[in-house]
Amino acid sequence: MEPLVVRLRDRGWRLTAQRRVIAEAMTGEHTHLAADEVFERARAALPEVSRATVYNTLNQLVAMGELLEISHADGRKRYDPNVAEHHHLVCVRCGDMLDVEADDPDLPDHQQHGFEVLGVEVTFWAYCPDCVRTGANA
Amino acid sequence: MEPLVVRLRDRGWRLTAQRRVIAEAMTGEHTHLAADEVFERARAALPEVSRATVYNTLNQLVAMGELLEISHADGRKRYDPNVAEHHHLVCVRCGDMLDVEADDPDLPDHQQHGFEVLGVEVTFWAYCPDCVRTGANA
DNA sequence: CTCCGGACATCGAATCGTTCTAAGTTAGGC
DNA sequence: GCCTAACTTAGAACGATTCGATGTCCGGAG
Ligand SMILES: [Mn+2]
Ligand SMILES: [Mn+2]
Ligand SMILES: [Zn+2]
Ligand SMILES: [Zn+2]
Repeated sequence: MEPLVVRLRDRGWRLTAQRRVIAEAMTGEHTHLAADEVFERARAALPEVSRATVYNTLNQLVAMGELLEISHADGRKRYDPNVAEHHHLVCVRCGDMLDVEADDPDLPDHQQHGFEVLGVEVTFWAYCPDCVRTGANA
Repeated sequence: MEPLVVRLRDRGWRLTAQRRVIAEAMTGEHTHLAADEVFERARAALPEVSRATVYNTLNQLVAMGELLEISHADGRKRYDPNVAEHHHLVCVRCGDMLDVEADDPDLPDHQQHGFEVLGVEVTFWAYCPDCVRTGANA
């Protein structure tokens, strides 16, 4: 797929300097940044960008379907530029999050309780290699 | 399994009036209350219970393994008295959450990235019957 | 080129869920 | 019945996010 910045231009989205650095902060594989991390990265490229603009822009990108919003156990939302169907492998200790492919489980009819199922989200909880090493327990 | 209140007594946990009404607020099938909802229920039974005690008690019960803490998309944590292995069916519109059984997906070896996998959490996103009816879109 | 209107960005205050702190209350072993 | 540790309390503090008021920028009409 085309880079985020290109897709946004093609949609006729006004690509200001602020929006550009925010979109650029989001590019890459296995990127699952919290808003504050996006703010830090954006500010490194354009110091006068404001926190409010980061939040506004992230919310707009989510509404446009260009980012996924993931609610993480630590209470901060993460923003994922990989909008393709995928699942996650998450370290329970440091929160590090990788994209993975796995077969979608399915929900037997008799478990559907009359709901209209739209999709499924799978999270594998784990210790990452660093956290296995440095703190086997704790 | 024995009721929560009974298990707590057997563990030698000091069962005060406040803790009792909080534990009782949590009983039932498909119960996934936010802290504030637990507070409302507890207060209905014992008006002078404080918000701090609700949070303290919920956190202790989670640490004891008597409740599961679930991070929900709306930013509020939910507390689940069903500590057996199970998954969830969640309405994307109203947030209603039901317990379901479904086969655990597994993560192919080549997708493990050296992580030590501990478990898997599956969430089926859906419209509940009420939300299908009252707001087909929106 | 200049002006205008709307879209955009900014700052700080406000809000929300949760945790912390300091002080008061209670339970139960002695 | 006392003493002490455990418990509860109200409210302050906190971190993440949203809101509101104000100021700036941009692109098209004239
Ligand atoms: Mn991802
Ligand atoms: Mn459940
Ligand atoms: Zn880790
Ligand atoms: Zn619903």
